[in-house]
Amino acid sequence: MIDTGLLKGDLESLKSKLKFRHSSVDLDYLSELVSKRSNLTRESEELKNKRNEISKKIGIARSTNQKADELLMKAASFAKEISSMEHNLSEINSEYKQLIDQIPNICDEDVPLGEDESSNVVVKMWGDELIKKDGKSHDELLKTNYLDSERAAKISGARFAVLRNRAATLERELANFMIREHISKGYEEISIPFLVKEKAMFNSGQLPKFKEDAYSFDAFYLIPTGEVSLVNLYSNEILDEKMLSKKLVCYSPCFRKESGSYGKDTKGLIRLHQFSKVELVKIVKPEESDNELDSLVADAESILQKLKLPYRVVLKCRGDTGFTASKTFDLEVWMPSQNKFREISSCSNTRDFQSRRSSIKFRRGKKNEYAHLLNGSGLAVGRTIAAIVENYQITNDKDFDDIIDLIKKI
RNA sequence: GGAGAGAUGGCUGAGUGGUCGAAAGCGCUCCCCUGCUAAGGGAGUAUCUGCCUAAAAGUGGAUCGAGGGUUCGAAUCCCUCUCUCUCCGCCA
Repeated sequence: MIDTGLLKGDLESLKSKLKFRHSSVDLDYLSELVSKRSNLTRESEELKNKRNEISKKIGIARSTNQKADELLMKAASFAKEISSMEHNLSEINSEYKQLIDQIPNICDEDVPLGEDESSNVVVKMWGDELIKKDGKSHDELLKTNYLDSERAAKISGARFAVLRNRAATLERELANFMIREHISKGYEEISIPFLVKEKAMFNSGQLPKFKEDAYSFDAFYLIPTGEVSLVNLYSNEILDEKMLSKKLVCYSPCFRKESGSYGKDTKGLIRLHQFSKVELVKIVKPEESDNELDSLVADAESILQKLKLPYRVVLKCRGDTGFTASKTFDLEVWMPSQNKFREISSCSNTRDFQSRRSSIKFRRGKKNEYAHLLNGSGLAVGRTIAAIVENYQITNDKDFDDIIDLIKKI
């Protein structure tokens, strides 16, 4: 959530900051609600103060065997007034909370203006000389000895994949390689729960906005990304300043309904209901988060570089930046069959947006401050397989063995 | 799945209707003392939030797993939920 103090300040400036952010919250209304709320809160606290004083006197009178009838009557009248005020207040509070939860993060000043991906800015190209055009698609190259979509459909339906033989091995080795690389850069490997509480989904910003894209049953949600569990690892904690920066890496399956993407990427490994991903999360001090974002991107990039896959780095514009992020760089890998770059990692600074929601703080001197949280994929494993297969046009066991050997040696 | 016990500050743990945000101990911070070390003495030590302040100080409200209820007053009584532990059963 955003700093609620902003709602008491310059409303027009807040509005302009949220331009392009697809927020439907009526800030004028909300700001009225905020002042109504604080007035009512103040009044009720004053009343409570009076009541508490009388109650204390009653207690003292009782313990010294004095009569307190008059005090009791006075206190009772306060109690009535307080309870009706509290009733009003709780209605205002729930509306307030509901609206606040829908406000997206404010983007950094240097994030480009713009409504959608057409305003995104390419900030870096890597491996131009490696780009090959018009290759066969990974789907074509792999079916059905390595990618058995038909049998996957038999088991689970559309948008599921069964990897076989060397492709299955490659998936496991790739994940292993990615984790190894990140550990060597100081990340702590975490093995996380894949089923999480609703609260955990809320804390990391998946709820309430993206409810329709998440699978759930009983009281659980299936994680759409390992970020959910990693972000919640330290929720409701006040960390020792010395513990920061905290760098975490996990490997997990991710589950998404992909409800808004019928007809897109229906073949292959690009858009599945279940895919595996290596995820990076950092918990850092506020003054470090800008630099930490750069190094997070570099950490994800290094995987692509070591695999010699051509890619570009894209700075997303305000309209295309996710709900929780203040700034996002996407890594897009070259896909020869589409002659296009496709997203393979998304690295974001959320500043204090997630840490406010999940209450992750650190102690600095005598004061507690919200930490800054960053997250990024490092990388999506399925898409990495697709990119490797297409860029190297892999078709047989020998090709697979070569690349698997290479990965093991890096 | 069955039976039982429990959830209090950084930790252990006392507290069953009233000067209780909470005894005591441990830990931690600062100070004193002793040549160093060990030991000892003193002070401080939860979170969120309102007002006030340049800031500190000060002062209100809320928080004893979560939410609701009873009451002038709830850590304490009642209800619902969540979680943890122990035993039995089942099981990778």
